[in-house]
Amino acid sequence: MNIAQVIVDVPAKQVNQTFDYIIPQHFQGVLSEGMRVIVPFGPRKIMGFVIGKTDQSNFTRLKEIEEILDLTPVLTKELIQLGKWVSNQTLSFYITAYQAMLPQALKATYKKELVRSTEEQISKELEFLFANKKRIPYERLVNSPITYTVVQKAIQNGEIYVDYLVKSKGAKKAITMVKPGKEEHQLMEGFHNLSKTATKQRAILQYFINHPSEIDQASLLRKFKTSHNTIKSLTDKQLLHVYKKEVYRNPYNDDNFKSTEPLSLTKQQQQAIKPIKEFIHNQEQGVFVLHGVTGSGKTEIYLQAIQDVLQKGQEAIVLVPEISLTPQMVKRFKGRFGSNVAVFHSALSVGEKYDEWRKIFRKEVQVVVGARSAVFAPFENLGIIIIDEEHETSYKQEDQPRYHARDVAIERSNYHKCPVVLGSATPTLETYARAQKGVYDLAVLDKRTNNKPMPSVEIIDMRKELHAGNRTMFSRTLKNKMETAMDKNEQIVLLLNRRGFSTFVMCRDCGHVNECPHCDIALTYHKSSNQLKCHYCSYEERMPLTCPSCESELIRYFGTGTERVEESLTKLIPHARIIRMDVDTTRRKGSHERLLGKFSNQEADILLGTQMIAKGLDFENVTLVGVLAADSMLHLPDFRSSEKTFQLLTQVSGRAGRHELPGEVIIQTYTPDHYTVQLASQYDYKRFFNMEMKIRRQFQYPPYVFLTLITVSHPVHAVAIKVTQQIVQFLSQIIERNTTLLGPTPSPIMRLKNRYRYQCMIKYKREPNLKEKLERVVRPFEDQILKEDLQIIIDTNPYQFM
DNA sequence: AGCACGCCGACT
DNA sequence: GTCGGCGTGCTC
Repeated sequence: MNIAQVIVDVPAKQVNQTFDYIIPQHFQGVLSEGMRVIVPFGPRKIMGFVIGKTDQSNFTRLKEIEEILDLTPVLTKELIQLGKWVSNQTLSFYITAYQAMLPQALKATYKKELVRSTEEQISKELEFLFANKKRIPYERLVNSPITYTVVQKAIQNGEIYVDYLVKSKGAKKAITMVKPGKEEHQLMEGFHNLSKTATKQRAILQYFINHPSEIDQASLLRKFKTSHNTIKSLTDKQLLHVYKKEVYRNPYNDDNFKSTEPLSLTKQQQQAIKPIKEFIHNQEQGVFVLHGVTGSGKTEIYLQAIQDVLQKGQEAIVLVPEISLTPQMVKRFKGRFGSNVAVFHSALSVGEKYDEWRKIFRKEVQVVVGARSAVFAPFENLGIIIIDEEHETSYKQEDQPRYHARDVAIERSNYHKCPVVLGSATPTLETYARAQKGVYDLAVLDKRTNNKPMPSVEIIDMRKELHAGNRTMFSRTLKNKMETAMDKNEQIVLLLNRRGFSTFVMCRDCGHVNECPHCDIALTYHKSSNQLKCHYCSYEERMPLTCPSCESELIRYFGTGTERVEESLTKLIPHARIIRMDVDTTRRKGSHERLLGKFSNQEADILLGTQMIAKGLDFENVTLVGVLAADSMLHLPDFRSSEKTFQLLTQVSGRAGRHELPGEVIIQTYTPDHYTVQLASQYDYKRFFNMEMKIRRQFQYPPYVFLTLITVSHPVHAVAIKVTQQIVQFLSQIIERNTTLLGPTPSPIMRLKNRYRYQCMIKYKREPNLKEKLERVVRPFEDQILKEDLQIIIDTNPYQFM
């Protein structure tokens, strides 16, 4: 086994395969599968993953592995297999799949340097370029006027050469520590030998005689208000010892979490957890759907199931949507399992994520709570995988590799023979349909643990408001209820479902709408900066004073953005204290927590926000929830829009009256009779499921069929159309008879970042070898992709159609 | 992807 | 002749 099979760090079709390398003598026995290595690749050096070893190769001239980057494999055997599976499922490169499984800190970075290999005189220009240095960054050459021919000659003469450097980031954080360098009596002796004037040194030494343990240098210096030099003098006398100690950045200080005991379970909870526990104990694979209303105690079931897993010495993965990975959620897991938990979410820095990952890697924790990518946690003895809020679309990754965490979880559970729990108040139709068919197990929690009823929901017909002369975006009922709640010192959550409903600018004279010059999208007006911004490509311009088309001054903004709502709310109820939460106010790190903290301290009456406030929040003083435009996303070009609206309305209703005070929900809509709005207000998931399934069957959408979406984009309109046409044409010849092909159609946003986008959709029930067929369809365009800036994106399970 | 090689027109 | 521009093909 002296040959390693390596997947190289080059995401390209032509090298999406293993490359064989000789394992040199001094690495034999050290190198194993799953390690990262540096290998020569053509004229350069790059990083690669060893995914197999063998003792024969079809190639005669093999190069040697140059270096090993890991002491222990970063990919387990299971993850190596899983990576192949992911790349197969999502039609992505192996390297892309493997990179997605590891923290960003382990990604290699590359640098080129020019090295001078002779002391003798080299050409004048080069002498100048090197300026007496032996090594210079390659970029300096690129920025200089020196011709490539001069360099080439010098390289041929052996005067200089190009060195390719590969670095793995993965910076560990180290702090400087100080401890006594000798025994106590020797310190005493040293103390007496110190000069009388060396007061600081004497004080510090005295401190170590009293406290002969390690302390970090920074706090020591602070304590004695002195500088590094003092310690230097003491270390020079070998009285103290200074060294580096590797530490984890600790974004969550574990001491701050009050530890909690398992709560006693209700009858329903006990019934739900029983089969899960059985599967844990029998080491059996199975998928459980936990359909529980908000407040029915799903989390406690997760916690107690994990407890069993830990007792067996196994490990647990808990996936939560990014957005609900709030301090509240983290607190519950840290409270129960203490420092046995690693936490992953996107607000952590690259280094912090790396630290959390290493806690798992080194088996220092048995539980991980995190967003989508935590499904790849390198555990080797998984006992359970839990996916909370299973219906959340953030479990689907929207760039390569386009995997769905639910699918990966189930794949991993097959390997580990463990249960997967999918929890939600509003499961996806796909999941619930499988539960009905008996493919998954179903457990229902339809009672809240506190036995309180779900908050009452009132639907307000906004058309009637308009007819009654109310032109504001707040119905009279909502206004009255807000004032009543504020009088009682209770708090209010207002949800503005802004998608497709933001403020745009239109000229009242000629109807001109300001659009992004690069995308087919109206620009959004931002009052605070008086600018127009594109939310897709970050283009921005100043708000014009006159219409760019007819120069009329009657140019106004329309629509309902959070900023605008806040403004009119202030007019409506001037004494209301409002916290606004949207992408603009939460961009900075930690601002999310800060705003929620303020609201929870009751420093505001109203929390106004977009989707991000609908999920996972739990404030005991909130009694009123208002949904300003319930139907704003009902009419988006997405077959899941009803399902998404139902989920959102159900979720946000659950924010009211979670504790002692009863809650109330006001839903404002222009389509009060729509079944989605009606059934959401009655909390009737079952009937919604049946209604929606009928529609899905009628129009042949999932779960009745599988989908694959092909999106073609190109800077030239005609090319995008033509390529899509050709793809459709070619596909139609090779797909099964009862498979439907839709398209070519323009994408809902036809032009994005100066690219025209067309798509076609495949709807199928059974399509053997689809992957091969898709590859065959794309192959004729490989050249154009490489040279002409053509892009073909294939999503085998699309969630986003924009 | 990123690099070398090779063919071709342009130019001191 | 020789320089550099770009198309082609390879990387164990």
